[in-house]
Formats: sequence, structure tokens, C-alpha cells
Amino acid sequence: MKQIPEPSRRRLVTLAALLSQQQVERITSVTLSALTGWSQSLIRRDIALLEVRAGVSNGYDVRLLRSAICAALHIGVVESDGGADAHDERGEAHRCCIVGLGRLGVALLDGGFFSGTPFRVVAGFDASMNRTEVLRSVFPLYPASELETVVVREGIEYALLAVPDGSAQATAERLTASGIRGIVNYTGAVLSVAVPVENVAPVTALSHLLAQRVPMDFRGAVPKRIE
Amino acid sequence: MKQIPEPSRRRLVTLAALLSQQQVERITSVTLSALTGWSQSLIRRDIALLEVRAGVSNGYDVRLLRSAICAALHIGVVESDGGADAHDERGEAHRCCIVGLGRLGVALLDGGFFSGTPFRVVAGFDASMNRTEVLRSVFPLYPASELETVVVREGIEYALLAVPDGSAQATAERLTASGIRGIVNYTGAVLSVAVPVENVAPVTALSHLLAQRVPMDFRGAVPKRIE
DNA sequence: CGGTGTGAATGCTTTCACAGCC
DNA sequence: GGCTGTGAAAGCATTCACACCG
Repeated sequence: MKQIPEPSRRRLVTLAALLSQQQVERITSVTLSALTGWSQSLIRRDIALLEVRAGVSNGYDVRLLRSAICAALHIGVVESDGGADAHDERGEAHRCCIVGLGRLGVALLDGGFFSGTPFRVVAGFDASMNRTEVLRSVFPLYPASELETVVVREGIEYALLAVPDGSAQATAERLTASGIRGIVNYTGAVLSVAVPVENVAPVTALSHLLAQRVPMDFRGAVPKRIE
Repeated sequence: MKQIPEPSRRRLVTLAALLSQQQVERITSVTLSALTGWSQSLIRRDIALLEVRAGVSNGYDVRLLRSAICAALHIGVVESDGGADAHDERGEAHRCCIVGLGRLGVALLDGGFFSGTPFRVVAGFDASMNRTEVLRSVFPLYPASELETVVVREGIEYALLAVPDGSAQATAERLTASGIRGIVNYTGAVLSVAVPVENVAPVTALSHLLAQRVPMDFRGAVPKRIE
């Protein structure tokens, strides 16, 4: 199978999540269209990229479709009611770390976010020794000086970056130098690094919404919850 | 000026942030290309969409370019550091609320995130009366039952949604019914509503990174920090 | 029928290449 | 020289329309 283009890829990630929260067994593209606001043809095309016949004339098998998406995108997702294997190549969750244990970083420590997902937080870092000693968590916390060592030793793949804006770029460079594969950026800084970055700072997200500012007349082909 | 297409719009938002953290006075598309990893022509095209001549042969005027972008996208001033312009903050900031005061929601209460941005958090909501009474913040906290009333009364435009996944859709519907214009979704639930949603749940962001999984050979046309 | 999968057509986005300018 | 701005070309993504299937 070939590379899936980015727009489709992002929609498919959403679709996978959407399917996980579906209770029915079969679902049609028209329903998915209503739920997402994307056109039926678009949805069918996206699914066709998987090169799996997941649908017949009465729609797609939800379970099947979701695991096809997960397989194609290398997203392993743990079944809520214990069905598929859904393991990634190594059968292990992807190891992540949180860098910067301010209020936001600490909030992410909450293990609940990641249980039942293919991700596992295995380390936290903070510049201040105090914090790493005072805070309690289910996984070890380290002073920032040990970042490189620990990332390599623990085989950490992804980082959640929640340091102050001023140290963001420098920290990101240390992370990439240690072989990290991607960064979720909670800082307002724009990072320049050679790995993928997902910018999720509150202000960034709000800015995207604000910039969107579509003239308030777009009801019609719009997502609508299904009964 | 016409509608700016989405891909360009998202890049321009990033560009605006990038320019804010630049110290030089002038900057060329080749530099911006190095910082972002986007091609020079793409950057020039994006900027051309603004229909402002912000550049001459030695590059763009940083200050000018940034305000042109902000103007075109209706993003108010986003001063990164040092900026001495707290003057217009109160009158024109877009009013936001935080819904769900769990660990994550509480972390966002930290006013620091929004100072110097065109956004201001003016209310917090939580289903549990306890929390709204116990927590301290610079703006008022309300029980969830007052959501509709307060959103309307305070003219709140955007919501940061950090409730448990199970209540996400229902809460989102209440928010849109109250006239909110966009939602930053911190939950893992996929929302079906008629306003723009920015999905920023940790697991969602990580999934996008994981799905990206580009074969590790893409050094070359890659963002690189400038000395 | 109501639905999927897909060639063909449309419409967008990005890159190319170069004129014009400093 | 080095740079922006922009037609024109190339490359993608999305929609259309219809064959085909249960």
C-alpha cells in the first residue's frame, strides 16, 4: 500500500476515534457524513485508500473498518470490549514522556488519559529538581539534565512538551538529538526541528478557530448528531 | 480580499506566531522556509494571498508582515515576549470559557497562557458544585447548570472543553445551542456540532504523529534552526 | 432499492520559472 | 546579486456519476 496523503490521514484518525465510540455494528457513509460533516464521496475515497473491502451494500462493519484504519495508519488501539489484537509491530505501547512539569505538564501526568490507548507515559522531566522530588506519579520523574540519557535508555518515541515558551526550542533540539520521533507542542513557541510537531497550545488552537471565522451561514452540509 | 484557503490559513497562523518570536527586522522567504520546512514558493504564495506588498528585494518587514497576517485572519495582536502592549487587551479580547475543571481544565485556568493574546478566559464551569466553590481563580467559576445563562450573558465566543469523554457531546451541544462560535476539544470524543472544532486531546495529537510515521529518511528539505 | 468502489472530471494547491525591482 | 510577486504548469484532493453488488 502506498502512502496515504495527509488530509485523508488526518480524517482517518478522526474516523477511527469516531468508530470506537459507535455502538452499532454496521454504519454507512451517509451516517458518517452526517456525523463528521464530510461528504459521502470523500469518506468512501478515504476508506478506499485502505485497500480493504470493509463495506457491502448495507454499510461498513464498524469493528472491521476501525481495525483496517488502525492497521493502515499503524495506530494500534486497544479494544474497549476486548476484541481485536490491534497490536503494533512490537506489541508494546509507544513510550512517551512529558517534558516540563508546570501546571499543564502535571495535569498530563494523570494516567487516565492514556489507559486503553497505544501510548504510555514512562517518564517526566523538569528543570527544577524540587518538582521532580515533590511530585508523585506512577512513573519516574527526572531532572532535565538527564533527559538525553533517559530518552535513549527508555526508548522513548514521543514527547509532550510543556516547558516555558522560552526554553521550548532548546528543549526540542535536545529531544530530537536524542532520537525522539515526534513532539506534541503545548508551548506557544514555533519549533524548528526535523521531526513532526503537533501544535496544540491553547492559544494556537484558539487562533485557528478565530482565523476560520466562516461567515455564519454554513448550516446545511454540517455535522449533526444522530439519534 | 477573498477567503483564504484552509491550508494557507493554518500556515499563516503559524507564520504569525513565528514572526512574533523573531528578533530581526527583516526576514526573507528562504529564512522562513528554513525555519518551517515549507518551500519558498509556498511561503511567498501564502503571503501573496494577503494582497499586501510586505516585501521588497531584501525580504519582508517582520513587524509589517505580522500585522498584515493578523489583519487578514482577524487574529488580534499576538505579542510573544517583551511586547509592551497590554493596552488594548481588555476591550477587544475574545471571550472564552473553560468547561470541565478536572486536572486539565484547572491547569488551563492559569491566566498566564492568555496574557498578551487576543483571548481572555472569563468563566469556568464544572458539574460538581464542590469544585467551583473550592477552586480559586481570577475569573468566576459556575456550576454547569448555569452554562447557557452565563455564556449568553457574558458574550462568550469560544470554549475550551475538558469534561470527561462521556459528557463531551452533550456539553458541546449545550455550548453551540448557546451560540458559541468554536470549541477547542480536549476530550477524546469526536464531536458532532455545527461550529468549528479543534481537536487537541493528548491521545489525538499523538495519534496524528504516529500515523504520520514518515520513513526516517526525510532530512534535506527539513526545518532547521538558524544561527 | 440502498449502498459501496472507482474512472473521469473538476477544482484546489503547490511548484516552476521568470519578469521586475532594489 | 538576491529577492519578491505572479503567470503558467504540474500535481493533488474532492466531487460526480455510474457500474456493480447484496
